[in-house]
Amino acid sequence: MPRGGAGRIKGSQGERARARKELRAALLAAARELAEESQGFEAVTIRKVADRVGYAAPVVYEYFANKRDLLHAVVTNGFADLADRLDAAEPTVEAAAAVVWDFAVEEPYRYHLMHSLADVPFGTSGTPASAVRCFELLKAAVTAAAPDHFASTVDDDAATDLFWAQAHGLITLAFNGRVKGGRERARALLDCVATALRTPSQADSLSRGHE
Amino acid sequence: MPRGGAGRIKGSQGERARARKELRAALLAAARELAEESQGFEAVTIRKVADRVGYAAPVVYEYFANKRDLLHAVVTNGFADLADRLDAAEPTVEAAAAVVWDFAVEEPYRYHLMHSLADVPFGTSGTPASAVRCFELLKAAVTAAAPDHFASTVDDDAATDLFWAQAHGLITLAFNGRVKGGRERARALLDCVATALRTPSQADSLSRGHE
DNA sequence: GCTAGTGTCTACCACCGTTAGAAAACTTGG
DNA sequence: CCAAGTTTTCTAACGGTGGTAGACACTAGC
Repeated sequence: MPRGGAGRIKGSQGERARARKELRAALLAAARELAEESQGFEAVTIRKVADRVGYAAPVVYEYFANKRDLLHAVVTNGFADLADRLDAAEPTVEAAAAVVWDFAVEEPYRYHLMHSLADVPFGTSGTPASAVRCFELLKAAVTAAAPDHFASTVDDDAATDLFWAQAHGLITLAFNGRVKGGRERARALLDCVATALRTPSQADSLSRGHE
Repeated sequence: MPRGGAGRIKGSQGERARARKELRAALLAAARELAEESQGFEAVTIRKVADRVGYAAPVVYEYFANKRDLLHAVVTNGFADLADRLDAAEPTVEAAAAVVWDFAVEEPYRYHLMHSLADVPFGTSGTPASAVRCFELLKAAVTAAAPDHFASTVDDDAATDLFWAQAHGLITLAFNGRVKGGRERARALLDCVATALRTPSQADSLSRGHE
């Protein structure tokens, strides 16, 4: 008997489809929670995930092809959540930076997985739509920060990449205890970078190198 | 009989100590090679590592407490190699950026492990000496790029953190196919960031936020 | 040659991802 | 309301994993 969810799957076709969706989501959530509790996805086990929602291990394979597929789903799910948050925030670099930072603080292991799981490319057609949404929302914020400078140099994409890279690098280093002043300092540095994007000189130097 | 190394361990105490050191290094190298060949450290197995140097699995535990310890050693080893390369290069940001980039290109999985393995902090006393050496060499390059601006604001450390974070973020994103123009573009952006560090306005904006 | 001690291996443990196949529960059509 | 057929779910198993125990072989030093 299931402990975590809405009971076994039964009912007419429509009900069953809904119940299946719910169970899938529950499995995803279980994997996520397990990772945060156990401080890492290495500890996330098919058996434990199934157990947490009150099922035996093989049920997982009714919803995901294999473990990699499950983790992949956790990642795209994470980008969807992040995109929702970016959407809800003001379209400014500072706000976007805050959203990304807070996300990493709240779910550090999911954040880490989102950026370390192989086979989740961005440029290709296999890119999750949620990830593309994240990039576009971030781009809107970056472009809004210095519209005059980037508009002419055609390089909103590069500026967004750079800003994302700076934020992600700072988060990675800070969360691994590699920034000298600790997390607070890293957070301050990120804010500093964000506001610096607004100054013309910075934007100039960014766009100078590649036209 | 060992395939990969210098024969079984025997001889007088001095010889034995040397042979043990060699075997330890061989195990480390085997783990590294296996990861690059198999495209990831998930595929690195105690048995495979031992096999590659011609031994049975339990030998590994004569040199490392457990798998985590082995990977930890791979990481500190990686920082030592990176530090050596930084030391050999010119003390400029451009050269430092090139060194880090090339390292990531040549051994992407070791590079990734160096930044993703938990329990390898920087600030604390448990920080590997090789990692500290990397940071100091990088700091020297960054400081040399804009000596007047950073000297007065006491923030060489922060500037180094930011540059390292930018480089690392760019590498991570680029190698996961997440930078719009591909790796070449990411490489160009990194160079652009490096040279931008030289312009006073950039240095100003960096140091402005935190005094 | 013998003794200590080191190096190394085989055999095993619990657990992992994953699959096969049977059993149970249910919907559906009459 | 019952039989047929579908779907859900489980137990059992396979090979491989990290890790340990204990036996065996060999070597150094006397």
